[in-house]
Amino acid sequence: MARTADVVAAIKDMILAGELSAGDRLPTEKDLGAQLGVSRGPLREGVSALAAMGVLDTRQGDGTYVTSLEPGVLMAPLSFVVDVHNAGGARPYLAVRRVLECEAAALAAMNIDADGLAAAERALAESEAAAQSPADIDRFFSADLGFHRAVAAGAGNPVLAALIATLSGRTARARLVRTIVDEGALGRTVAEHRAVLQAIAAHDPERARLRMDVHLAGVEDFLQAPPSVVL
Amino acid sequence: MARTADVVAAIKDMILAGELSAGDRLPTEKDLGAQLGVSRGPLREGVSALAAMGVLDTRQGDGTYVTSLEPGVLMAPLSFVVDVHNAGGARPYLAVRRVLECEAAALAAMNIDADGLAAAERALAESEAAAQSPADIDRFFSADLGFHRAVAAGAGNPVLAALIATLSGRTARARLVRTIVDEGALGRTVAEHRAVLQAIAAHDPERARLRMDVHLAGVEDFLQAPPSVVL
DNA sequence: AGCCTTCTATTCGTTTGATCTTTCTGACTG
DNA sequence: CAGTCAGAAAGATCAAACGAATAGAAGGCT
Repeated sequence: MARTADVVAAIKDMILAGELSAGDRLPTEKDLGAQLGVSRGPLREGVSALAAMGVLDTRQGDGTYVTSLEPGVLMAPLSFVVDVHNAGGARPYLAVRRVLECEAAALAAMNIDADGLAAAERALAESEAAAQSPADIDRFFSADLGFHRAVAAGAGNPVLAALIATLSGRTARARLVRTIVDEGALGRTVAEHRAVLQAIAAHDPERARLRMDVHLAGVEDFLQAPPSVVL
Repeated sequence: MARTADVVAAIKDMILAGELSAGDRLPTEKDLGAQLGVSRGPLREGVSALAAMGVLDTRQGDGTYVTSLEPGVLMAPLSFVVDVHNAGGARPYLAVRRVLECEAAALAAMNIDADGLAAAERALAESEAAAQSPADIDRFFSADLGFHRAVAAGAGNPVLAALIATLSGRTARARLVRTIVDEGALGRTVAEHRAVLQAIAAHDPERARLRMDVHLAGVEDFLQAPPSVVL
C-alpha cells in the first residue's frame, strides 16, 4: 500500500506505454490524483521523486511536463553516487572510466566530424595555455574536463558520453587534477592529451585507444600510490 | 526558493560531509523539517525523492535510514532509463554493454574465485537444461541473466557489475531473449556461453574477452537486422 | 529466571483545506 | 497593431488531524 511508489510506477508505466511522451504535459495535480486514487500529498511526493531523477519537470503556474528523456539528462543524478564513493574507494570507478574512455577514443577516431575535432582541439589548446601558470588551476581543470567530454561526444554514442560524463563528476575530477598538479605532471598530461588527439585526427582507432589507455593508467598510478600526498 | 530541492541538497550534503553515514538514522520528520526550515510536506517530497533513488529507506513506525549506498543499490533506478529507450534506439546501450561485458569477462578470468566459478557453472547448466524444451523460455531467460551477472560479479569490480546489471534490465533482456528464441539460436547461445566460461576457468583474459565479444556481437546482429521479426 | 504476550509511545503515511506565488491568457487601451 | 494589465489556472507551501505500523517496555505465564 505504498501510495508514493504506486504513483511513481503508474507514471513510469504511462511513459513506457507511450501514453506520455517527451515534452508532454501531465494532468493537473488534482486530476492526476483523482485518476490514481491518491491525494495531493503522495502524488506530489511521487512527482517530486521523478523530477529529482530528471524524468519530470514541474513549473509553477504552468504545469508538469515530461523531460526530453535523453540519456545525459537521466544519468545526471548519478553523479551523486560517484561523489559519495569518491572519498573512499574510487578505484572501481576509475577502472570503469578507463574502459569507457578508451572505447570512446577509438570510436571517436572513426566517427568524429570536423566540428567535434575542432572542439577537442580548442579544449586542448586551452588546457595547454592554463598549464603555463600555476594560478590557472581552475582553468586547467575545466579545459581538461572539456577535452575528455569532447572526445566522448566525438564517439557518437550518447549513452557512452553520458556515462563518461557521470563518472567524471566534478568532485572526482577535481581530486584527480589536484593530485596531478601536486605531482607537477601538468605538462605530461597535456602531452598525453595531444597524443590522443593526434591519433583521433588521424582516424587511427587502435592508436587512439592505446594512447588514452596509457594516459588514464598513468592517472590511476598517481591516485593509487601517492608518494607525498596525505589528504 | 525551491524548498524540495533544498531538502534534497541538504541531505546530500550531510551524507557527503560525513554527518550521515550508511545505516544511520535521520531525525524525525518533525525535527528535520524544523532544522531545515520547511514544513512536513516539502520535507517528505525531498526524502521521497532520495528514497526513490535508493539513497534513503523509510520505515513506517520506525524511522528513516541511510541505505548501504552500494553502487548496485544506487544504480538500480537507472534501469528505468534503459527501459525508456529500449523501445526506440537500443543500439547505443548494446554497444556500451558489449564494452563493459567484454572487460568483465577478461577481469573475471583473472580474478574469479572458486565460488564465483561454480555459480557461473550452475547458471550455464540451468540455461542448457532450459534450452531443451521450448516451454521453458522464462527459465532460460533467468538463467541467461544469471550467467551474465555471475561473470560480471566474478570480475571483482562492484561498479562494473552494477552498470552491467543496470544495462541488462529485465525489459531489455526479455526482448533480446525473445528474438534469440524466434531465431532458433538457443543452442548457439549456450555454446557461446560455454566457450566464455571455459576461457574464464582457464584464467585466459584475452580469450575470455574475445569470446564474450563474439557472443555479444552475434546478439547485436540479431537485433539490428531481424529478417523475420516485425515486433 | 526466562520467555511470551500485550500495551503504549513513537514515527511514518495519508488526508484535507487554506493561502501564496508564478505563469499564461485574453481583454482592454493607446 | 502593440503594449499593458487583470483574472484564471496551476503548482508550492503551510497547518492540523487521524490512521497504520513498528519498537520497546511492561506485565504475566511457565
